[in-house]
Amino acid sequence: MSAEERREETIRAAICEFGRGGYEGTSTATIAKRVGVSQPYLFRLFPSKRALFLAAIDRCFDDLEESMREAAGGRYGNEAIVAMGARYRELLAGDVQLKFQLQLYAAALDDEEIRRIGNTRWAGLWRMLGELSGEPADEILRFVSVGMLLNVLTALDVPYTPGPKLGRSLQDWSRDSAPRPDSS
Amino acid sequence: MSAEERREETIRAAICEFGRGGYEGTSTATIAKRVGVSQPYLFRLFPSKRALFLAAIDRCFDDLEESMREAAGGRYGNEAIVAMGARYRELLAGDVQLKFQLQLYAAALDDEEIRRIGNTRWAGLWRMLGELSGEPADEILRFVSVGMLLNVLTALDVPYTPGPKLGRSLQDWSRDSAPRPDSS
DNA sequence: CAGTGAAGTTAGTGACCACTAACTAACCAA
DNA sequence: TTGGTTAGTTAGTGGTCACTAACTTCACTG
Repeated sequence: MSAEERREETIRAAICEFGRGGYEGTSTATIAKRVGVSQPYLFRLFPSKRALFLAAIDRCFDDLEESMREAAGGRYGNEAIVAMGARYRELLAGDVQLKFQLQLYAAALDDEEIRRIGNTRWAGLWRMLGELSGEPADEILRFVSVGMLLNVLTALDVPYTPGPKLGRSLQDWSRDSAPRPDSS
Repeated sequence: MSAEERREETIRAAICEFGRGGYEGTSTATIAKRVGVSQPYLFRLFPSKRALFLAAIDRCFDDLEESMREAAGGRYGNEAIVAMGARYRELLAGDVQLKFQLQLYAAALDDEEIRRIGNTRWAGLWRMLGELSGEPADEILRFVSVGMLLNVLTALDVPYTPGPKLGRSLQDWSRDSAPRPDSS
């Protein structure tokens, strides 16, 4: 297999494994095992663990952008938003996007370059959402806000009903799951 | 100093240090240094590194709930929401809440107990927001969604204008910062 | 068939890390 | 004074980790 193909496989494996354990919590040995290659060989494919993580970030955003573009298809306005929302929920269910995305935000807190890359790629994503749907700024804001909330809720295994009932379903959940002060 | 006081200090230090480096990326030695105590002594105060992290999670939610309660004060309805929003933005600027919160979501991805605690405490928070403000479910949803978005944007150093201009300011930012495809 | 370059390996190395064992120092009550 | 409790220490230990050095294997080519 060519080095380039191996690099591709490695980035995929890295997204999975970094997504599970985070940057610090994932060893290069774990990633190498998933690729099916010896651990020192990773350092021929990438100069360092950190370089692999950065490559994974770019790939993660590439995938997300492609998913949104594909979901929007020829649709415009609210229809495009709805289609992209549905697609995003599929990605969350798929688990890989979600996990790596959250790990990336955590890693950004102590790494200026990650922060810079995240900032730039988010700007691109945001602009793309506006251009694909043609919706006004406040609608994009609402869309992305709810997306970020769903990230957290999904990570915490909170059950929710997508769509217009979302708010109501979360209210019900909070009533049922919150610790009762008067449980005596 | 009493062991109980030391435990309090240690939890504060842990929130700071875990917030910066994450659970796996923060050594107990780092935390001990911040407390001003020898590293093995941490293991008299807490049975394990993980137990300290769990204690930090609870403290983080306690602080957040108290901040929201305090900000709402005697206000109701939209006024309460606005006050709590302003207070939350102060917390984000303070940096400690934000960082630990994001690290906690990341840590939840690979730890069932953290997920369980996060789920329960979020339910309590959500319910509290509804009861404090008296606003309908959809307004709470909007409030919390934007909060989660601000978490991410703040972590990535994205500049934004709070309030009704938020959507517009982010649109401007995306136009200015997104990579131009036609930069040739 | 010799030689070269690319894909991959095994064997290590120094640093760090969570946690333990065993000791000390100060206070306080009988 | 003594004996116990509490707050704290220093010195280590086994394991893990990112990364390196040096070797192998093999397809291709002149």
